[in-house]
Amino acid sequence: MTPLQSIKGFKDILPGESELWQSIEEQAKTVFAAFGFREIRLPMLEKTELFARSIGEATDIVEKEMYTFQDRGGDLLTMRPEATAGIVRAYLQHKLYAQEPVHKFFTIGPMFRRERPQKGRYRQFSQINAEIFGVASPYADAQLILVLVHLMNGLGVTDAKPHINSLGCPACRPAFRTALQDFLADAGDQLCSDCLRRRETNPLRVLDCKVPGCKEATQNAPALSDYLCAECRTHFATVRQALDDRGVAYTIDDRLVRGLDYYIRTTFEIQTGALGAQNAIAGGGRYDGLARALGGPDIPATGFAIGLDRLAEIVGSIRRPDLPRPTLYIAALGEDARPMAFQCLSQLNLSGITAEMAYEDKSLKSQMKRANKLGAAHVLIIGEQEMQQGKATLRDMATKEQVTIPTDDLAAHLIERFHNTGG
RNA sequence: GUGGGUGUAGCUCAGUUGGCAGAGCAUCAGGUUGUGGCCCUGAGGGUCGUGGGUUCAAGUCCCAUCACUCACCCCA
Repeated sequence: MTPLQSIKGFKDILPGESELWQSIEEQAKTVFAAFGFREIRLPMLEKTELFARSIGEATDIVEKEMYTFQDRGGDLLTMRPEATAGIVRAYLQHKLYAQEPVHKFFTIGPMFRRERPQKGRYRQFSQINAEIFGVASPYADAQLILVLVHLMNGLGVTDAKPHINSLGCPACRPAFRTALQDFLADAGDQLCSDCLRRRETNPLRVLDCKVPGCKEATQNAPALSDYLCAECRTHFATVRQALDDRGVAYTIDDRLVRGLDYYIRTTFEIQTGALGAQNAIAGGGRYDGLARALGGPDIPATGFAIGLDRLAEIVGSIRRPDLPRPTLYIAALGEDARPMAFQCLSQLNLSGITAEMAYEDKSLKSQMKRANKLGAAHVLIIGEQEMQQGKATLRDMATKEQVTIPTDDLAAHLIERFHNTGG
């Protein structure tokens, strides 16, 4: 009996909020255009194998969060849990590397993970992704961070600082991992149950644990920065220098560990205190090995993802976009006036002027109230008596001034009037 | 997957030791002939999440269940 509800963790974005999303997306597109990123649009469904191979078999995402099913032909498919894998797949499939050495993409769209929903975390959530392919230079990493900072500033999000780290590379990370595991083996009984598990599966994550006991136990843990190889060290130094030169403020967080297996060297996050437990509104890093791991050539790449739902929540709390207001509301009195009202309305709409009318027979007072509620700048009153004399009344809602205008070429007259006054 | 909180009008929420279902906002209609915002009056709108139980009597107490929500986990 109760009406059907949406799926848990899937939410509707209603008018009023959709305008906010539009304005954020427009702002992002403007920034991307300036920095030379071009849009790529991808399927939301991919073969399961793609995510298993890119994100990592042992990650939570792949192990228990993906929406995976067999289609009617028996293919194992997955609703994308993140965008990077699909972008790399498309990049390799169309051999874009053979056409141009450098590609910069952005994409905006929904991702799917079956987690328990909470503030800032949904089962369908949207991301804004940006990726740079074919550039091994640390300047690509720095540019991505700059794009993020610039976009946040443009949106008025001031409580958002980049945290950066270097995770090392296949040459130096294994040594650190071993050293860390040795250290954690000694600190055994002080760790929480989750960390005891992480110690085996993903020891770097222990450094990121919020449990006070674990923080204490890992206080003197080996630092990743001490284990970086010369190349990684230089790379990270250049990223920092580039940001310093640009005056971009950041925090070095050598415990910033990211969950996806493919990250190497530079990783970063934009963090905020405005979202409860979900403090990251954007995250990213370098993933040079991924193209090769997916069967392509050895192409360096780096990118980020912004949590659009989270960003919209923050931006919405600091400013609301103006809602659309009609330039004109047409009040028609009597059945005879309505055809003329609709005729006029249609011509205004077709010429691009936002206008509304009273479709039903209502009192003038009621129609005026509605015009006021909609925020109409003007009301055209088409009354029975005046109409017979070839006249109508145009009221300016702000000044209350009214003028009589002829009904001959009514729409043309109004179109000219509103186009001249800027609508 | 684990734990806490909350479910009463479209929205935000009151509802006393169990005793007739409420307010504000919103919607609609009026407040002398065809003119908005403020103000005033009125109207509509509820199986009190759902199902059991206790009781003369349950929105209120008990049990179950569902939904939402926050947190853990994980991540954007």
